[in-house]
Amino acid sequence: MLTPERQQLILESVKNHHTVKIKDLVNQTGSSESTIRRDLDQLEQKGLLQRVHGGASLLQTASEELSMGEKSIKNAQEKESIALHAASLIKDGDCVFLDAGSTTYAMIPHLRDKEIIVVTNGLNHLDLLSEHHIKTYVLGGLVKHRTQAVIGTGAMQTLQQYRFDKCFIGANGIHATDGYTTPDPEEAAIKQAVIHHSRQRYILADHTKFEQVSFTKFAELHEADIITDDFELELNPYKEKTTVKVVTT
Amino acid sequence: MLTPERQQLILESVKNHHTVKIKDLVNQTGSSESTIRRDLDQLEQKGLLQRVHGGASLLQTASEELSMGEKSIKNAQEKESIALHAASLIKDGDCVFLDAGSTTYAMIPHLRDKEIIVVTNGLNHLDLLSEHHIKTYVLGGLVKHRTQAVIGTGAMQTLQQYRFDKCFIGANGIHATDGYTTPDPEEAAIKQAVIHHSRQRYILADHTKFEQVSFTKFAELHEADIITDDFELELNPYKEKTTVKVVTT
DNA sequence: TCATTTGCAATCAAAAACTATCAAAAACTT
DNA sequence: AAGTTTTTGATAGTTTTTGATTGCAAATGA
Repeated sequence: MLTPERQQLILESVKNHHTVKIKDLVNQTGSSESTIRRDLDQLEQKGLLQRVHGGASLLQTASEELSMGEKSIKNAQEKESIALHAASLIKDGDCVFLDAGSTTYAMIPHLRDKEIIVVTNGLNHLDLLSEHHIKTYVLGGLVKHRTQAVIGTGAMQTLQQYRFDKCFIGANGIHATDGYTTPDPEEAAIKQAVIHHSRQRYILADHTKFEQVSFTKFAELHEADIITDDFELELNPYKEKTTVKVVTT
Repeated sequence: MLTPERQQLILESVKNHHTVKIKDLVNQTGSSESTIRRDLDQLEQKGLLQRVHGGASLLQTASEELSMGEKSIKNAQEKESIALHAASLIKDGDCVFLDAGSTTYAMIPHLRDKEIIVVTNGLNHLDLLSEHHIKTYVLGGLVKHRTQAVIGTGAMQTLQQYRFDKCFIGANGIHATDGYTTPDPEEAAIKQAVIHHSRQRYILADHTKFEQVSFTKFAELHEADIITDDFELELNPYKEKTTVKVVTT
């Protein structure tokens, strides 16, 4: 792999995902850690990215940093733990659905070399899935620009053709009586349909999502297991109705 | 193998793959390493590519590296002209299909602010379409890793739902009697289906594609108009059978 | 806080690629 | 056909790139 090619790949990765880990780049490129470090140094020298401990990030203007950058980095650790556990549930031969969203995205590096089929509506996921040589199907339909997810009736129809062993779904709200909710009705419809086509269903959510109710309900609590991170909240009301797996960060 | 022929091949290779290794060129041409080195030096001298350790890459301006949304717009001046003309054919209200591939990709910046609907099977296209706020539908189906295109029966089924005012298709080979051809049968099937669902059909191809025949035929010459760039080749055999629009670079 | 883990910088040896040079082969001239 | 020029391929020595290692610094977790 030639230097410009490698560095281009790094830049793409940073651009798409805001941050990138050296380890992931080592996996994706097959180069050594040293080489990646050197590349990152050069790219930082050129002012094309920002070197950080363990990887690199987009350089952000002060204003951007305040608004959105902070938030996406904040829960990274919890998301990583949740993703790691979720990925461990997937066995060779499984056919799984990965919802769009950052937590499911974090699962992908842990799927490397598994003999599985992944179906997703998350367009951001596709690059990383490709890089990890995972057989991937994408739903067709309207591209929702803000979240880079596929939605709409087209996606629903594509979905009719598939049945999943396991699905991994994100939720914006989890509530003891109101179930699982998400802001966009179109996305909710997809999540609902996926759940109905899966043998085992998992909701991935960090602790900020509990006790929250968003606009559109897509399933009852008992229709899926919850994977979340460790925190102080009383989980018993949820545990009465479904399985809750708590991972420690 | 003659020098101009060899150098042309090198340029094509760089254009198509963004970077190229000397070893690969040695294999492809059967020439020695020394010869390839000399060619690369000459081509760099002429400003046609960028020499790098182990091979060569496209020359990129710093601004391109930064924006990079438009990465795969190789230096291809021809492609740019072709794309520009093709884009000018699209009117507000049109519903168009954009094939995967770099020439159709180059059309996207010229579609900004048009009131249109785009359907595509090119995953690389989606980012740029988003950036330009174009309403976009993507075909569903198997993700072909190498070309980042969607293929397979899933894509074919998604396609059944759509009818297009215009479609813009790439071809690897154009031949007076063998029609339009492309290497991958799966991709050919998509192209064929798209053509049958479009009122107006355009094939985008730079001059290197003429007199070429690739593995899978997806349409007869007369089934689509050709948009290509200016060159010395005798076009009459083609003009007898279909409309050929030649744009000057 | 201290211990442990993880990432980092510096260094070094091996591998790969580069440069320069030269002789053989091919093409061109006369 | 003989001589000249150009192109080509091979070689030897140098440079660049790469990956591994080691000791140090930073982050993490108890």
